[in-house]
Formats: sequence, C-alpha cells, structure tokens
Amino acid sequence: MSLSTPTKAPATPRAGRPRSFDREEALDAAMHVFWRQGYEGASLTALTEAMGINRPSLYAAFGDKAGLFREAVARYGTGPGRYIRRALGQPRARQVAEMLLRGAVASATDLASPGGCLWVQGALVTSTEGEMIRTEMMALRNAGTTQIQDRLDRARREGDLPAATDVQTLALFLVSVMNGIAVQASSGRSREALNSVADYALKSWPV
Amino acid sequence: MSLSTPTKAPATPRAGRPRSFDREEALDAAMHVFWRQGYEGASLTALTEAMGINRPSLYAAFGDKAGLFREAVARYGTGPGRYIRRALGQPRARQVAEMLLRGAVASATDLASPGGCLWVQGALVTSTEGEMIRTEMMALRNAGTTQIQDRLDRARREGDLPAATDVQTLALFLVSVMNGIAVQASSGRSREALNSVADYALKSWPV
DNA sequence: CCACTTCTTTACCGATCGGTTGGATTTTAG
DNA sequence: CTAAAATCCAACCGATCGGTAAAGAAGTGG
Repeated sequence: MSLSTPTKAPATPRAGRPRSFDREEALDAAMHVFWRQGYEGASLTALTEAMGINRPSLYAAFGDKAGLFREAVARYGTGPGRYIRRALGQPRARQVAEMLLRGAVASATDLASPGGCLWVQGALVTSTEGEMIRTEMMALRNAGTTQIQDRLDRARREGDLPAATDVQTLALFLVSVMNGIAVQASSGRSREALNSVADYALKSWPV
Repeated sequence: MSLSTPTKAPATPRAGRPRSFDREEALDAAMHVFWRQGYEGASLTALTEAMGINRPSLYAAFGDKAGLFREAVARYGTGPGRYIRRALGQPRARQVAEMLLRGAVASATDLASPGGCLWVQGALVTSTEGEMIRTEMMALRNAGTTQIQDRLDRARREGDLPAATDVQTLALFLVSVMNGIAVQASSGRSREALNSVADYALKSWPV
C-alpha cells in the first residue's frame, strides 16, 4: 500500500532504475480487487489505484490484466487458500474434511478480506471476451476437486475410510459445500452460522 | 427468437404502432444472456442481438439494463427456478429438501440452458457501478433462505421434524448445497454426479 | 564523469460501454 | 382522411474500457 517502503534488493541486481513499489504488496492489493469485483469487474483504474502504481508499471511487471489475474489467483492459493494444502496433509480423512470446511468458512468470512472465495467468484461467468479466463478457472476448480478425491481415495485404500466409500461423490460433496459456503459468505452470512453448516455437513461422514 | 411471430393483441389496445416483438420471448432471451454472462458481462449489444431487437426498443419496453435484469431474475423464478416454490409446497419436510436439491441439480444441469443458477452467478460480484444490483441479489438469496427456514420451522412445530432441530442451520445447509451445486454445474459437472451429491447431502436428515 | 538500462509519468489510442436523439414508419382515434 | 401516439431504425453521445508511445527520471556499470 505504502509507496515509501524501500524496494528489497533483488537477487540479481540488473542495471537500470529499480521499481519503486513492492511487487508482492501490489499483487496482494490486486488480488483483493479481483476478489471483490471479479476479473472483468475490476477495471485497470481500480487496480492501479489500489496497487498504488500506474498502468505502464503494471504492464511492465505483470504483462497484462489476464497475467495479473493469474498471478493473483496463484497468490490466493498460497495465502487465503493455503488451508486446502494443509488440510490435504492431515493424517486422517475426517480431519481433512474438517479442515477443508472450517478453512473455507474462516477464509470466506475473514473480515479483513472481501468475503467469499476468489476461485469461485473471480470468473464464475464472463462476457465472451473473458471466456479463456473463465475456462481456466473452471479447470482450476476441477483440479482442486481431483486433489481432494485423490486424498480420499488414498484414505480408502489405507483403511481410513470404508472400502465401499464413493470417494468421487464424497469429494464433490465437500467441494460443493465449500463453494456454497463461499456464496453464502458473499451474501453476508456470519462465520458462526456457516460453521454450523460445516458441522452439519460432517454429520453423515462415513464410519 | 423469430420476428415473424405476430404480436399478441394487447389487453387494452392503445393508440400507436404496436411493438413488433413478443415481450416474453425477448425477456427469455435476455434471461439466458444474463445467465451465461452475468449482469455486467452482458453487453447491450449481446442482449439486443439475442433478443432480436434494437436498443431503443429495449429501453422502451424494459426501462434500462437494470430493469431488464430485474425482470429476467423474476422470470427465472417462475421458469427454471419454479421448482423452489413447488418444493415448499410439499407436505413433508423431507420431501421439501429432496425437491430443493433435485430441482437445483436439474435446473443447473439443463442442457438447454447456460448451466448453473442465475441467482448465484447473475451478480455474485460486480464493479462499483453494479453494487446496487449485487446488493439486490444478496437480499433475494437471503429472502429465499428465510422462506425455506420458515417452511422447516413450520414442519418442526407440526412434529414433522424433531423439536430440537436447528432449522436455521438446516435451511442454510440446504441453500449452501444448492449454491455449491450451481457452482459445480457451472464448472461442467454432470447431472448424475451432482445428483449423487444431493443424495449424500440428505443422508444426515433429522429423524 | 559518461553511456546505458530500466522504471515512471503523462498523455493518448481505437474500441466498446450504457444510453439517447430525431426522424421515418405504422398504428389507432376521431 | 387527418391528427395523435407509439414503435422502429440509424446514427450518435460522453464516458470508460484495456492497452501503449514517448519522454523524463533514477538507477548501474564502466
């Protein structure tokens, strides 16, 4: 946010004027704008104002609007969406599911963020011009589901879930509830109410 | 779609040239564009092309883009979203929930439609310019949840659900799963896979 | 110091945005 | 048949869209 923050010394200092803004800070600001307004709703003016830079600097650092969005989406994965990776690393499948749902609620209702989930609302629908980005986001969501399904399938093979468990349905159910929680958070639902939803969703967890 | 369809005789025939297009047909076409591209993603050009009319005709018939969207959203309620009202009319709470989830899957995966749910993806996020519409959609989603909650509470008072049932959580869970199903349908998930999700969501239904 | 490289700034590009104007056209009312 | 009313069409409005050109500013390497 602040322009007075001194630029960190780059790993390989090239010649020329160093950029006057922190790339990560600017990317964070852009992520929040995309999160709140979506890919197409976020105008270059809104983005550059939030990032504290002007257009040519943005284009020099991130390529174009689509490139900036892709980086923002990736950063979301190592920031607010970090809980997913941690959840997949839990030893028991039940804990995986708990952390997925709890993490989705916590992230989507964080008062310091725009609310909801960037992966859901970043480009759920677009004009024809944004179809490539929309398709990429579909693929990203589906890849996430596959990761969860693979983790549950491993649990099934390990005996952590009943052998007859339909892991595809179970994974798709978890993701659907996570997505629904995100939509509801974007509709203003409270963290407590959504945590109750997460609890309820876990009630029929397979023995 | 077809311009050759003769205009129905209006109830009170006013003076002047009658409009040459069917208002309901045009509204249907607009609804599909908003459904696929969202409120802000749907340009006047895309809308008028799909509706088979030109701008002044659209503005004369619907006011402005926001008015057209509001009518499209209302029409969605009596068309693809009709299942909700029918579900609320079922005699048993369990049947209400089943029809809500089944209907959400059927509507969101209808191959003759853009996929997903207009109420979810019509204006989940917007630029600052569309904030009023976004707020209206939030209110509409929340009102729907309240209707479901009221129906479940009635069931509880009637003994159709256990007296200790947390109907608020149950309603919010149902809506969340419906929303998640819509997101997943927009991500290309099949009707069969999502019907399995609906079945799973009903497994922990209170006795 | 100088030459060079890179970033920042301002101002601008054509295209598209939502919305409207004015006139030709088609109807009803009298 | 004429006057009034409403629609239809083409063309246009200022504003904003994503993206860029050109020149000044601020660094590095010699």
